[in-house]
Amino acid sequence: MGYLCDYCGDQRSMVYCRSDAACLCLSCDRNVHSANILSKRHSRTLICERCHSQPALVRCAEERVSLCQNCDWMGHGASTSSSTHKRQTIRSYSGCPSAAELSSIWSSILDSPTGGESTCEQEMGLMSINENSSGNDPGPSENASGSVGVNSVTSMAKASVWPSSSSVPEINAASQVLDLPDESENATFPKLSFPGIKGPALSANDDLYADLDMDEVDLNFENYEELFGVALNNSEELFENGGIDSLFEATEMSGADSNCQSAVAAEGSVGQVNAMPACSNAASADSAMSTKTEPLLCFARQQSSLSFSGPNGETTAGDYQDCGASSMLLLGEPPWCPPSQDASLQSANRNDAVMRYKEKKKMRKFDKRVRYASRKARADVRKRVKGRFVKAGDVYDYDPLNQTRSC
DNA sequence: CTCTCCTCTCTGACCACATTTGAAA
DNA sequence: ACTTTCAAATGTGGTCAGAGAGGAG
Repeated sequence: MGYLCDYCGDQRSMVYCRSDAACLCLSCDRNVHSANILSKRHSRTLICERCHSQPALVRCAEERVSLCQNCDWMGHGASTSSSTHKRQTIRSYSGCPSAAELSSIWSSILDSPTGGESTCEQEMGLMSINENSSGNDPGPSENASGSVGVNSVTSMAKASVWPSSSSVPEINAASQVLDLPDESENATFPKLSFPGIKGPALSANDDLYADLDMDEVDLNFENYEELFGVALNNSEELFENGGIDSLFEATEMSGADSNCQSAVAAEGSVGQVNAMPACSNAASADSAMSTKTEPLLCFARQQSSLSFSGPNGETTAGDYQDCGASSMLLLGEPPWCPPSQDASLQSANRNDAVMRYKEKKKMRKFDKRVRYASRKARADVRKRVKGRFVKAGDVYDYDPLNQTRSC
């Protein structure tokens, strides 16, 4: 799978789009994701240079390769001689960054000591889309949705590619390397801007921000890390940031799926959060919300050293990457645990947030992960009768290709 | 307060068949 | 140990039926 671009089938694939489950060359990436405002929100990252099938999460400085979680474990496990290799977290991006912007985003991880031009840099030189095509993009006021998303915010700020200072998020660029957390930075409260939010950067403390529908934002692992790497002062902000989805899903899973708990014992990796299965379940999350709200808020504190595994006890990088809950658990002391004082106010705020959360949950459509694109491709063109597949040559009432009927 | 009826939402089953998996040779 | 063969299992999407929730009378 995936040495070549899934779209053009010609160029070597460089980035992975989770929303499309596709490996794309940089040129096609920009083509595809400049199509509309929704596609611009897709979060992309580099492809693992080992398995060429998963999005890379880290860059090994020693080997100068980008690796997915799985390959990182395989290559840098505690039992391997490479376990001491210095790795940097690779950030994803959204929007339609230019070659220069991509270069800035990845500059810290793709710098080659040898001075040679990396494959990525070569690819960026081949990007076929006219850089001026961004003129069709939303103006500065829509920068948050049309340009580089929150995941690359720090890099972009560092590179000073934001079109105007008013839209530049006030985030310390030093936080770019995630595996070197800086307590002092977390102590401050940076202003965040999000894809899909028009206008200047909004403060997370801003009341206007309270009605932000985070369901429309491409929240992935990195997003959560961005969102919760800063100090959230109460549970309200947690709800509004969409993190509650992951928290509740994680909690539901821990309660309902005994395999998850057994995996904790099996892996026994204290302080290390490993993989999360895609245990999303709206109904279960709702039930969890309605019945276990209070204890749940402190769940992450109690389970901060949890490891999760899939329903079969297996762990995949894909699962890990698709679930934001693990990042919640990385935070250690959860700031959303309500303090004892002013409990009634906190409770009221929480109830409001719970109500809004439920409404959003209703509206939310969980992405179905397609494991085999080839099967999806076949199903997409297969003729049906009342939604059921029919034998080739049989009469059908629905043809996905022609929207016609044979009878 | 309870019951019935109606509407709406959600969930799972169904279908064919290429692909994937795992066992056997 | 490795390769080949083959059978069984898997997964894919649109539609429908049934279950359940909730409101009105």
